[in-house]
Amino acid sequence: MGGPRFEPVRAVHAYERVVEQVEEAIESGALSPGERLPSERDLMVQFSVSRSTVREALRVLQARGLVRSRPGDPHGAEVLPFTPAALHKSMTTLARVAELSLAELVQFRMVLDSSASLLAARLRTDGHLAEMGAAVARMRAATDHDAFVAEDVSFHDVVARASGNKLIQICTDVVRSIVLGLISEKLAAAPDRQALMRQTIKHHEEVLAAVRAGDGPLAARLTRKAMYDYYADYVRDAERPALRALLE
Amino acid sequence: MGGPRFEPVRAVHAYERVVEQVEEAIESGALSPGERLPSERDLMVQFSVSRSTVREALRVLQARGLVRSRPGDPHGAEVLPFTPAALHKSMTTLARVAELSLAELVQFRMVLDSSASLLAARLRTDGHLAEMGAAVARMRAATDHDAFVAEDVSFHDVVARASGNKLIQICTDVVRSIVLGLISEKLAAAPDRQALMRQTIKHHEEVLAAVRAGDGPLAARLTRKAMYDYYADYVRDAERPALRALLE
DNA sequence: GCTAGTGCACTGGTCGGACCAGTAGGCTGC
DNA sequence: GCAGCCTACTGGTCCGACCAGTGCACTAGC
Repeated sequence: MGGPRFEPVRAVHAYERVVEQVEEAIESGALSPGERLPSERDLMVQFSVSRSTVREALRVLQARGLVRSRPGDPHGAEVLPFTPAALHKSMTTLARVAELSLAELVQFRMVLDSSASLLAARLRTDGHLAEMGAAVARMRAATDHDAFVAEDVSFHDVVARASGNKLIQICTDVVRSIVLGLISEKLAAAPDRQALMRQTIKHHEEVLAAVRAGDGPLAARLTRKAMYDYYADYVRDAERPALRALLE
Repeated sequence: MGGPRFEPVRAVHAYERVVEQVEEAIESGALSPGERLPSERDLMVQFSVSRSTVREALRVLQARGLVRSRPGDPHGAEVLPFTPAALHKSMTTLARVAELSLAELVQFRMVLDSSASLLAARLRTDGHLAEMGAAVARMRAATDHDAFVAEDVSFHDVVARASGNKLIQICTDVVRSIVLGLISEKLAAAPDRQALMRQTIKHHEEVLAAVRAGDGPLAARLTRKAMYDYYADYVRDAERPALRALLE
């Protein structure tokens, strides 16, 4: 006691140092998307490590979606613009390993998308309204099921953008694609798909009207209801009450 | 036209194949947390690749939080139980690279935590209520600021658990720690910290009462309000209206 | 008989060198 | 001036080697 306070040290491997430095350079903006990293052989000189170490570091950076490297590219690894790919990957893993149920995913979407609608009703611009209207029009014109789903997605995406919150936008996008990946084939095989599509269009028109009118709470309620109606059939009976808890 | 339909192929590197196989084994449950992977030298035989390739694959799996390896461990890499560490990492990167503002993060918390309160009011057990009460009691007994914050966190964590939605629980946890990481030093240096702590305790008691009474909408509203009061001072003026949009 | 201590076999981390297929840009020949 | 080839260099993969660290079996001492 009383002497200098030493902190526990943890062995930090060489490749981690490399990762940290490159990561810092990218996140701080010193390296911008589209710029190139030096070649692996240059990096091993700059960092004074072997090429194996450099490569392991690059693999980690690549797994995190920060850089991409192509064989033979004389310009070195490319710094990528941010994409939610890494977030998507880790959340997909989460869904499998933590055994997330479809109900939990849908409930999460109900929360996020309805909040997006609530905010969008406040913050939407005329441009957003026009985009939403156009998406609904394309839904109505869609001939095959895939196109319909694609336009459905683009409607929700406009709403999320109109919420003004990038995190909400990205998370709705990620969770939506996970949900769709889980049940897209069931949706495509649903009986009376025509009726479902008509009902979905009606729901979207109602949400759009509420957003246009600036009635956030109504838009949020309608969004939750629409999502419940759309997915409830695919959720286990025992979990449906938890979804309904968000409805009133 | 008319011939066999060929799909575009993309060069898939050897290490990716290794990653895929191990990942599949873990996510399918063939490998459970705590189990060990064969040693790198065994893996290079099983996969018929070099050790460099095996190691690059292991680095990726490690970056995704699926395995951990220690130097000298005779049992090989360990399969880890799921932790949100990878999610945390990618969301932190997102926050930096996509330049998420504090307001967006706080708004996200307002959405998620209030939804957790709403659901908790419905689904909480007596055990949850007891835990929440104990957390508030420990907040009141806390002497230093760090302990106070820690108990605050544990209160919110119980609520998130009581919501019954693991995804909500994990995401609140991840976003909360990012927010705290951004402004913990500012919070510690806040003027009249005592008053802030008293107010926070009062807020939590009110939320607890609403959850106990089963009044979800009230609990949700109180949660949003409490979070706004707690963080609004640190948010840029221009972004405060977006937070207030969630209050009424 | 049981425990404390020691050695060993093996691990992961790092290094260096090598070869290959692929790329882009400069060069050559037309 | 342009098409096509050449070359220097890239990333992907492999191999062999060395080191520090770990856990286990074995041993010496009680």
